[in-house]
Amino acid sequence: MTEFEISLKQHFGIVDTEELKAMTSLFEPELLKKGDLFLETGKKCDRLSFIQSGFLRIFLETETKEITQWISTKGYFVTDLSSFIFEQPARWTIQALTDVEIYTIRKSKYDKIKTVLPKWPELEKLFIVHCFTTLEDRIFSHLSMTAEERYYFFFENNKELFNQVPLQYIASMLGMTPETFSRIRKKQFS
Amino acid sequence: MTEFEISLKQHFGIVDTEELKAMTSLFEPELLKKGDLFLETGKKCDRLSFIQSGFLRIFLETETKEITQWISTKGYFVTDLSSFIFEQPARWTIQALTDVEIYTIRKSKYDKIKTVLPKWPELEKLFIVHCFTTLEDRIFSHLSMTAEERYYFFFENNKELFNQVPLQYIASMLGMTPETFSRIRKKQFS
DNA sequence: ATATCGGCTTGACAAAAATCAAGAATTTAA
DNA sequence: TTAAATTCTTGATTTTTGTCAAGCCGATAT
Repeated sequence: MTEFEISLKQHFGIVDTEELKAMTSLFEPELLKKGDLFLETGKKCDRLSFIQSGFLRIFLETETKEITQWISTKGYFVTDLSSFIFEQPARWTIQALTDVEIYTIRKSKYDKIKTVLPKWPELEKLFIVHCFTTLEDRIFSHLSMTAEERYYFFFENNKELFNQVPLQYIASMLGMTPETFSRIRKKQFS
Repeated sequence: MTEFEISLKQHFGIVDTEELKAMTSLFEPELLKKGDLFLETGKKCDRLSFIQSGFLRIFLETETKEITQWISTKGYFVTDLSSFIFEQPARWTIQALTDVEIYTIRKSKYDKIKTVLPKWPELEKLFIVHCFTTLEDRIFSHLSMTAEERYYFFFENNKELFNQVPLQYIASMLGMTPETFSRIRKKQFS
C-alpha cells in the first residue's frame, strides 16, 4: 500500500483495498519546485492535492504585511476549499517552501469519486467537519492563550516543522512577529 | 412563508415550496428562558436548532477565565457541530442570553432530511464549507488585526448586537478584556 | 425608596508584544 | 569559495493590552 493510500485510510477509514485503489487512481502525481506557486489569490483553485512530501505555505499579502495562514505538510491535503467547492476566486496564495511531491485531483474529476466510492459524500462531510473543528480550536487558542502559550502548544505538536521551514512563517501563523517568536525560543532553550 | 422557511431558502437555496415545508416539518418549536442551558460541555449534543428569536452564547470555562467563542443570533443555526456529527462529548456550553425561540431537529430525525430533500447532503456540505470559510476569516483577523481593528470590523457588521447582549461577551469573542473593549468604545464615541 | 447585583467605566500600573535598527548566522547562488 | 541574500537574533524603545481596584450606573427586587 502506498503512503497515499495509507493516509486516505487514516483520514477516511476506507477499508476496502479495491476502493482505495479506485480512489487514488483518480489522482495524478505532480512535482513542485521550491518557490513554485500552487495557487495565487484571485485565481480559481481547481485542484485538491495530497502532499506526499515537502511543505506548502498558505498566505496572503495585506497592505502592510504578509500573513501566513497555515503551513501544509506531508500526509495532509492542500487546496483553497472555498474556491475549490464554490468555484470562486481563491482567497489564498499557496507556495512551495521546498520541493514538493503531490497527488492532485482536478475539480472536473472530483465528482467522479462518488461513482467509485459511493460513501464518499458522507466521508467528505465528516472530513470537512473535522477541519472545521480544528479551526474552532485555533480560534479558541487566540481567545484564550498568550503568544508564548500558543508557541509551546504548537511546538509540542509540530516539533519536526521547526527545523524544516523558515521560522518567520511559523511566527506569522501563530499570530506573532518573528522577534517575539525568537525571544520565546531564547527562553525555551535557556 | 415562515421566517424559518425564508432563512432556509437563503442559506440553502431550496426553491421548491413543498420541499421547504417537508424540511421544516421535521423541526419542532422550543422555548428557552434567559439563562437556560441549550447544551453543557461534556454532554452529547443531539440537536441542531434554528434561532427564530433571541441570543445564545457559546462558551467554555478555563481554569482562569470564561471564553465566549461566539454569540448566535436570529436566522442562524446553533449546535455543537463536532458533537452533533460525531456524537462525541460537546466541546462548548451554550446558554440563552435572552428568552429564545428555536426550531429543533434531533439527530435521530436528522437523517430523514435527505429522504424528503434528496439534495440535502450536497446542500449540507456547501453549508459546512461556508461555515469553514467564516472561521478562516476569523483566524485571519487574529493574525492580521489589532484588538481595535477587530472591534471596528465586527462593529460595522454587527451593530445591532451591541445594545442587546452584555458587551463583556462580545469583548471575549473578539479576544480582548472588557476593559480594553470599553476603552476602544470610549475613543469611538468621542 | 433603597439595597443589591450585574455590568460598565476609569485610573494607575504591569506585562506582553510590536517596532525599529543593527548585526550575526545561515543559506543560496555566482 | 566567496559574495549576496535571506533569515534569525538582540537591544532599546514604544505601543498595545492586561490586571487590579474602585466607583458608577441602571435594572430589579425587597
